[in-house]
Amino acid sequence: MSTDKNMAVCDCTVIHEETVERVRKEMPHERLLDGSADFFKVVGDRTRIRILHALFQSEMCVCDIAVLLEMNQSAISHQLRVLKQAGLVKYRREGKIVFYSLDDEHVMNILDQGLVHVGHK
Amino acid sequence: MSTDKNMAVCDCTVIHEETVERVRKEMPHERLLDGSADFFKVVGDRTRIRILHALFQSEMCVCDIAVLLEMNQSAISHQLRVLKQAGLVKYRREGKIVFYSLDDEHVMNILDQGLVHVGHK
DNA sequence: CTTTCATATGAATATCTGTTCATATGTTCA
DNA sequence: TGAACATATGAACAGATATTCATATGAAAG
Repeated sequence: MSTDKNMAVCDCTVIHEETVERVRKEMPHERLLDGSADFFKVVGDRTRIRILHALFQSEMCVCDIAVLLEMNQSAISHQLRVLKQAGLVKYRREGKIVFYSLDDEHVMNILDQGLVHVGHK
Repeated sequence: MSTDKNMAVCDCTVIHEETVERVRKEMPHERLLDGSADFFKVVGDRTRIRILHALFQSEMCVCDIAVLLEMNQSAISHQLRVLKQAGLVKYRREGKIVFYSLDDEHVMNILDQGLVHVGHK
């Protein structure tokens, strides 16, 4: 029976089984939950959120971003890779210089709401 | 001069100084950036985002959540503490049982946009 | 082709973070 | 008061992650 399994897993008795089942049915799909957790994780970093807000103002090369954030070039480059893999930024090459820009303008709506949320505290 | 300082910090020459200055002026304040990064970090976790989506459906006790997510009670309790400290959940006590619920409905708008973002990929 | 400069990348490291285990707290009920 | 149960908490551990350093790649210019 399910109660035994639950006790083994959670160290306690099911208290409101109907609630659990009702909520379970309404939960978003696993891949959506994991995907959005991954997305928020990418955005939930001091350096990366600064890069995104900067690129919202203007496309910039790696060196510009490094100067702006007072960090070394390598750190920025590593984080740009994370952002690129997440589909949040894109780049174009112009000679030696690589210009990064936002790849998903919609994301800024979410970031702005994050600012608003903090502002309301 | 600032160029020397920048070279020391970022291992490269400033390429577009005007761009950097213009972007710098428009950047959100440090505390907002850090605050929203912290907020997204809290939300950017598999377990915590599941808890929040669950509580959006219904208030639940710790044990219910543990059963729902098939995790042990202690892990859930630890994460609820993180969510509480972030101001995202609140609780009420009813005898031995502690019921958790969302403390900030507005946050669900942001979480929903996260789901939408993932859905569009 | 060699030098120079912007960027990328791999390895190493230090820090952070999530889960587990053991146990404490606090409430109910006999 | 003491047993039973829900929850909280601290310590320990494992895995993840951000930054740095050294170096590689790749493009332009001499």
